[in-house]
Amino acid sequence: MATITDVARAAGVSVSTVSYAISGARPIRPETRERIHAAMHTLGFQPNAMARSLASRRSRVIALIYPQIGGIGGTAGEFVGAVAERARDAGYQLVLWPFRADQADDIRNLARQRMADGVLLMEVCLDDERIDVLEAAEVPYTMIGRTRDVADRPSVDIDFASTMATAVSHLVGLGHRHIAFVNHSADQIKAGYGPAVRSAAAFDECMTAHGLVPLSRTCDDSPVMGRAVTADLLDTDPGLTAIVTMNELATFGVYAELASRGLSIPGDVSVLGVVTSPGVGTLSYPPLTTMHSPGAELGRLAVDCLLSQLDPARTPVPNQLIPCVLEPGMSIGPARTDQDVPQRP
Amino acid sequence: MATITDVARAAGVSVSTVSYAISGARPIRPETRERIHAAMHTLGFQPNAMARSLASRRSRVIALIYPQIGGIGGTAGEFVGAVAERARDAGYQLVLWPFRADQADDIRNLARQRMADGVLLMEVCLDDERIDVLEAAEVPYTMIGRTRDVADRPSVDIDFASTMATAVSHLVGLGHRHIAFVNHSADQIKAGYGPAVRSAAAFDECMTAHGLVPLSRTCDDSPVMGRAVTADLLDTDPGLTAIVTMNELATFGVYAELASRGLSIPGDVSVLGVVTSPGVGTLSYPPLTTMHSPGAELGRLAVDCLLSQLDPARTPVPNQLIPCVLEPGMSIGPARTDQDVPQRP
DNA sequence: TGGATGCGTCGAAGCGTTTCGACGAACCGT
DNA sequence: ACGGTTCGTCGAAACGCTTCGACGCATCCA
Repeated sequence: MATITDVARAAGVSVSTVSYAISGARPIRPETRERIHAAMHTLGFQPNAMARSLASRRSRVIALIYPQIGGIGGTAGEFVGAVAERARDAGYQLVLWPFRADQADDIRNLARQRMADGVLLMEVCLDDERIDVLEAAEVPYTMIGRTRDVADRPSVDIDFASTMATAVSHLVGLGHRHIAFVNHSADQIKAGYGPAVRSAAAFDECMTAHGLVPLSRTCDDSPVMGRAVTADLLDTDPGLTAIVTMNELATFGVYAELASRGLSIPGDVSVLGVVTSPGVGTLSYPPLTTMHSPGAELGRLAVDCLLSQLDPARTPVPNQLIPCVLEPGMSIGPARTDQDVPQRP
Repeated sequence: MATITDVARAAGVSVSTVSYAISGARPIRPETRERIHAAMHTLGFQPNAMARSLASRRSRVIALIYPQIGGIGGTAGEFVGAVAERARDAGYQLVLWPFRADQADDIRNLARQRMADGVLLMEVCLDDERIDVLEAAEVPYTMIGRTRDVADRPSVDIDFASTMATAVSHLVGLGHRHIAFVNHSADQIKAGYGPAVRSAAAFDECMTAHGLVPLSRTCDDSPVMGRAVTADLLDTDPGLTAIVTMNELATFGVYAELASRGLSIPGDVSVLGVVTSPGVGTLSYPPLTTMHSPGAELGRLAVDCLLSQLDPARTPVPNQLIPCVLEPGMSIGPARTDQDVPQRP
């Protein structure tokens, strides 16, 4: 494997000249530069990443701390993919640090090894000790999500308030007055899972602002529980005409329960999936109308935000909140009128 | 940030002694080792990853070349997650290289930078130029999937033949004689996508071995196409009683078409999803019986296989084929008897 | 009792870059 | 004609580790 010394020898210049030719940090005579490039090409030279990092004190690596990829939906996958590509295009590599939120010690140790110039933190909770660890280690970071008090910590997140406002307004505009919200589980809310907490608050607020009574349920992430919760909702408010769900797995249960009661979508009940993706929506029949989680955009933004901290030359990227976008499906229609209230057999 | 020199000074020993105390490569007096550990602890020392890599000529990083995470299923996500964790537990970091199969040049350049000690290659095609690039760069690798001619190239893969044998036998045992197979798209087969090619061959073979006539269709990865293909299958063979599908997205279309024809699952038609996961299966109603893709196990095996090449001390991991495991759902039952053949209205 | 062996430690030479300071040459303004 | 810049290049010192050879001292076996 060719080193920079080999290139220098082949081009008849010193090692530092080659380095400057590569980095452009100092001017090089065009003719010399040509010779150097030719030598690099014939030798197939690529600078050794480790040596470069050691000398320059920058690894050109960013780390992504994630709890788990996967799950259904690929929203997380979409995000990770976008992050990796953006990083690559910026000349960075992405390393995966699979740590749960409670493994702050491991995170600290890795951070101290200085393998990563910066860290992306997925699934940030309202109170997140990992933030403290990273700040103590003086490693630049960007949160995906937000702590309770964002202050001026760098972050990107979904704009749950605006997303929910759009969702509720849309349904209200179609005449819906009895709207329910299916959230993530109570455990996740207790753990301070931002999306669940913020969406719940936003839903209540939006409904109240429209002069309506919010009906909201937590729900474990599973079709079975989604079904049970839907049954409960329908029993609680037989006048229910719309369900907003941010729980992808539970949504399948929502469909199942409605079907089993002979309630049609959207004839009897409209269903709107928020913070999900149209791809997941098409798995249901009729295709779920969704508010598409901006996973890829968040990924790119997060990388930009982080890199802008690493490289002072970049223009700083302010914290941003991105709303989900409404993607039409077939699961939303006008509210049925009162005399249509279905009778249970 | 403390360096090994700081630790050495604090412990009153030389730098090399600290190094040996960490690596265990040479014996150190217990008392000395204690002092060193104490110093490391109070200084919060973690060895600098770049310096270590440069000096030892091993980065302790492995790269995963993946086409794209995301899509549904989380089968890929499951795999990536397992890889990252296994790598972490073995003291390695995982970097993501998002490159398509035709970006072999970029892969070569990255490989030459020696950032990664080894490479994991997802979605290997029957003829894959990336293999040649990696071999030329002398970077150890392990394929997830197999080229046409595996020879003794390191790889791990799903055992499609055995998986399909189990699937077909299971259905035949329940009296099914008219069994159809819904594959991935014709484009993917043309591109030499291993799972599609191997499964198709295995299905034909299994059916023939049972004295049955294979009925097989390619299908784009979407519910819509799944539905159309199912319609075609039912029209082609009205006596059809079972469908095997390895196309997760299309499976939703299979369900939709059967429902729209008033055919019950599994009363009229049994459905078996192969190379998928029970999690995806539960999204459908009735829950899809699946043959669970061993994503996590493949991930761990792939890492072990790669690391065994990097570290001669490890016991070598031979190429392995892992079959999918049957996970009961509610979508399979005995074949209906002939007089039950449903009439189209 | 003496040569071989093993233990515990040290010093120093790398690993392959980047980057700082220096230096000659050419060019500038005055 | 002379300081002052700028250009283009070089040499050498880091960067923070690993690892090789060497060395003093015990221990061991004959």
